[in-house]
Amino acid sequence: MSTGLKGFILKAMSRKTDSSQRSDSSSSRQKAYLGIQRMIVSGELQSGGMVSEYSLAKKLGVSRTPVREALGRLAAEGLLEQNPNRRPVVAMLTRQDIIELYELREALEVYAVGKTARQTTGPADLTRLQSLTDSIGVLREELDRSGKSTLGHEQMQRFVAHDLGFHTLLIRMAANTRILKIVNETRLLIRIFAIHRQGHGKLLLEKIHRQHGEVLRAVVNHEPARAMRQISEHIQTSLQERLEEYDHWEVERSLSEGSPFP
Amino acid sequence: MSTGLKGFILKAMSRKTDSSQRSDSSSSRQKAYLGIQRMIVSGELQSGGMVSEYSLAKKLGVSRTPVREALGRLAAEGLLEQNPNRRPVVAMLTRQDIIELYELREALEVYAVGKTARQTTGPADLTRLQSLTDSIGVLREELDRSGKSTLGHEQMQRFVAHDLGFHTLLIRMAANTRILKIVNETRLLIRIFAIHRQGHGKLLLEKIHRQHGEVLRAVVNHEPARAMRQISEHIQTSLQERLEEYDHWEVERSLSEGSPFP
DNA sequence: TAGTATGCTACTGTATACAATAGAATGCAG
DNA sequence: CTGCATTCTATTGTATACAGTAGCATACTA
Repeated sequence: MSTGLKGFILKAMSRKTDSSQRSDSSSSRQKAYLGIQRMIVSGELQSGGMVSEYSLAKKLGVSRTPVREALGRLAAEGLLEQNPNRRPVVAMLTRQDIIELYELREALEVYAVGKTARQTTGPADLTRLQSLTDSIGVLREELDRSGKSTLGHEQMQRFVAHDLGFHTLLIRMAANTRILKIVNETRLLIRIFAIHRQGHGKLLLEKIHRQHGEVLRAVVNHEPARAMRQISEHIQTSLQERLEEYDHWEVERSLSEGSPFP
Repeated sequence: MSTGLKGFILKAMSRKTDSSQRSDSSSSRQKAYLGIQRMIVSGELQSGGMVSEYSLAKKLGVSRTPVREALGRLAAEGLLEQNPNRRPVVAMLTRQDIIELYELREALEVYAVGKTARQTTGPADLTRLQSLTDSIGVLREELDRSGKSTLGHEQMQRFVAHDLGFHTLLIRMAANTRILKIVNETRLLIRIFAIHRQGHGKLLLEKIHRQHGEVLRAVVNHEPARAMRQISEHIQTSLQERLEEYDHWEVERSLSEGSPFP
């Protein structure tokens, strides 16, 4: 169903990962890492469920050693929790976790945008930002014309790409690799555990488009305070939307069947 | 000479680490982790130098497996860089790295303080903050009376503890564990690679004392904007001080002998 | 003497072996 | 039938074995 979106996420994840840590194109470790990651993303490994390096090794057809490393790495990235009582468990984002992650993003992005707005910016970056913003406008128009109420999968993929691109470039312009890295990890974590079930609607799309535009304008005009306020609002919008999604999902889950803690 | 300070750092580091990841009180892994960490902190493993899990395993008297994991963890924490060309190298903080780390701290602490100032705060926390601030004032007075120009080692230890405590509590009050964790890691990283060679002087101490006081006052009075501005200034002061230290050390190094790249 | 080939050495990546253990299953007593 | 002790099993932590490799040194050639 949403394999396309998942595929994109996976791609983004491994891209980030590669650049940040290892140029490890070798087989076993990468195989284990990607394999386990995929299992988590696809839900094959249930959130909150236990995993064992032993069984994973068997399933993946590699030995425990690379699996072990992969687990460590995934734990460091927040996808797994290395349980004190030994077995690692798949991370489960609570409502509070989502709030914390968005706060983290807000702190960092607000700072980054403020710094960027104070600097003289390369025109190429600004052009690209504008183009990324426009792309979201195009999606909105597409939605309008289509007569449907929400974006389809392919459109959501494009949306995610443009949205991610906008934020990433904005942060990159602040020239702080650590901040960029943390924000990337944070976004990925959020997205992996709170996958869009539903395409964005017209109102939301319009709002996002407007907010991106306003941030961009403030940056161009070197108004750091305004830019910071705008991006802050924008991120809080995202948080609200995500929380609604979460609450909706939680209700659904509790209704559907005996909770995931049997 | 500065073993006391180093000891403190080590303690702080493992405390943080334990709480964040593993209750791993077991032997080999912890032994490897702490051992390698100690080697890095003490300079036994030169910054920028290569390490091999092989030789480390021999030196530490454990097998390669736990060493491997320790290396991975240290790499995740930023003390090592997992080189694409295979051998891990001990991280070396450049001037730019220091700036980036302080920016990261600034982004997060400013956000956290702003949030805290907006909340109703527990009186116990405020009392503790006040006491931590006062302790720095006491140190200043001690310095005055002693007639010396800078703090001694024992005093610096106390200073670091009080300073760390102040910032940590301030962030903890914002109730965001991830932000707290990242700031802790960042601070530790900075401190490990840029160890104080010199005790603080009177002026600096006074400035820090005043700044802490002002931040605290703004928080108490629920003036987020002011609190944010104050903590921002404070962190920038720290950065300036650290950069001077860095530049001083760099000059010294380049004068002393054939650079560390033979 | 300089440049290239070749082999050596010290490593890494991966697999596997072995001991210890935590939790489940089993059995035993009441 | 229930509560406790005991064994069993799956799985971890750790060590080690084995194969491949990068970089160096040595030797060989022009």
